[in-house]
Amino acid sequence: MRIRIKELLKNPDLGKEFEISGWVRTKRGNKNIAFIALNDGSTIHNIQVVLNMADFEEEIIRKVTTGSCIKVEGVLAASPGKEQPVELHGSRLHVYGTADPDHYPLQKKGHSLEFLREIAHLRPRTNTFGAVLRIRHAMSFAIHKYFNDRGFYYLHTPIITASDCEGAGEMFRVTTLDLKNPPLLEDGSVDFGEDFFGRETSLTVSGQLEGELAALALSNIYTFGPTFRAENSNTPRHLAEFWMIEPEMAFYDIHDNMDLAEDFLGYLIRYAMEHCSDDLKFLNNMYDRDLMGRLEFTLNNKYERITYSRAVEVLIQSGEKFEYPVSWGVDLQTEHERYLVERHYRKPVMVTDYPKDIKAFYMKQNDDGKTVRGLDVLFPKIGEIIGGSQREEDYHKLRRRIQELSLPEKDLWWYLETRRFGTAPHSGFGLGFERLLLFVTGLGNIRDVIPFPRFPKNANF
RNA sequence: UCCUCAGUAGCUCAGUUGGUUAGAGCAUCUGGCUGUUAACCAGAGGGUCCAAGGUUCGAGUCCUUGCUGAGGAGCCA
Repeated sequence: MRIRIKELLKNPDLGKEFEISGWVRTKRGNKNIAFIALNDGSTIHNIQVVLNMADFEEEIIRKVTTGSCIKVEGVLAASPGKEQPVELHGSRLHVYGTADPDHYPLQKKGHSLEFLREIAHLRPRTNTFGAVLRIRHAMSFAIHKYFNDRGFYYLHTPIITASDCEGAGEMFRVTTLDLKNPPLLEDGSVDFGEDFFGRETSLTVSGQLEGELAALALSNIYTFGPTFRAENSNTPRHLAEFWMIEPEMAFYDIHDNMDLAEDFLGYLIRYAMEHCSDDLKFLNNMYDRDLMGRLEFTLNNKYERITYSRAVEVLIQSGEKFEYPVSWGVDLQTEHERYLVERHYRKPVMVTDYPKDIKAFYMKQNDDGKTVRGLDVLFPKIGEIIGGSQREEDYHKLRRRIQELSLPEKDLWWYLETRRFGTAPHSGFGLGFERLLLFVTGLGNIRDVIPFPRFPKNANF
């Protein structure tokens, strides 16, 4: 009966027989003895397997190379070496799969993250990606636990959508039409009436609008699913396919929304520190010496809450020379956000009440007629981690805004009907899952916190 | 998409004002070593210098274009 290495390393039963399986990280030794560092992904730690060469055929020992997969049965013993408390003295060895050392690309020494991206099929076998994938799992689980414990319902919003009005970015088209020979209308344009759904469809850029429908029935819901943006974004913070968490709450105003966002992020970071400490320590030592300090710092400081107008004042009064000059009405640039978070306040900042012209149509309009109740949460190092708002619940104000912006009102009839029938104040936000992971892991490129990244010119693996 | 930088051995990188047979560390292979710790010691093999064109007596090195990657910006989560 196989035991996972994570459990074996904690097991106090020295002298007992155990069976383990895993992938070889290194083998070293001489003609009398061999040491194998074995890892099965259950923990970042390897177990040292010790083989007395006299007990085995030379042929089978030769097959054990970096990257090969083996099963070992043996006795757990205290290790005389300094680097590990226990080790397994192997008495039986089975090789599941060899890994030709001339061709196996992973070495026991360091690889660049850029190189590992080119071998994404093998990078889960590295310490770094083992750590990232375990943290990714823990964060997914913690998200569901957080909401479940608080009475939120997990809502599955559609991935294929016909609504082109979310306004969050370029969309990927979904079609079964023959691209070489599509059916045409009389004016020469493509006849999407002939397409699978009988209309133009795309991959979703947000589940928010559907999320609102459910919140105005179940009170508190959240979505957690894949999201697609066809923007030609080439940055360490953008993916074409990423995962987003979107809670939506009836009877929440913008302040309730902020309270939730801050509590939620704090919960997740605390969860990672409690449940992933080995992996975080590794990442801290290998990639980001400030990681643990920064995580603790965000837990120990209340987020600064300011309005957009106040942010503009601070930036103007700073005397800083920005590449993009600041004035009321223009959107905050990355350099402005970084100044606020990293230099002025030195902690996470929540900015609200943006000019209505730079924000989406569905945000609740303030009485001043100029601003809307949008919310951005800005984090050190990664910038915008959350974007959200209190939603406009007034049917007439919402409809007028749709008309002002020349949005296709007829496609939004279902969204507007929630404001005609039993409307309610409500709020929500979107958290980019991989942005969260960037912050929690301390890694610098979003392509390294998702197993198989999709970005312009790349859909490999 | 724009700006900047880069592409040389399996990996990480050096390569001088353009000059003769392109180097190092690690990895791999061979040998050695009675418990190692990214083991160590000795030796060996390993190159379409990203691609195509150009300048030149001569190009890894200079020029043009393209491809790929990284960082920054825009868009945003």
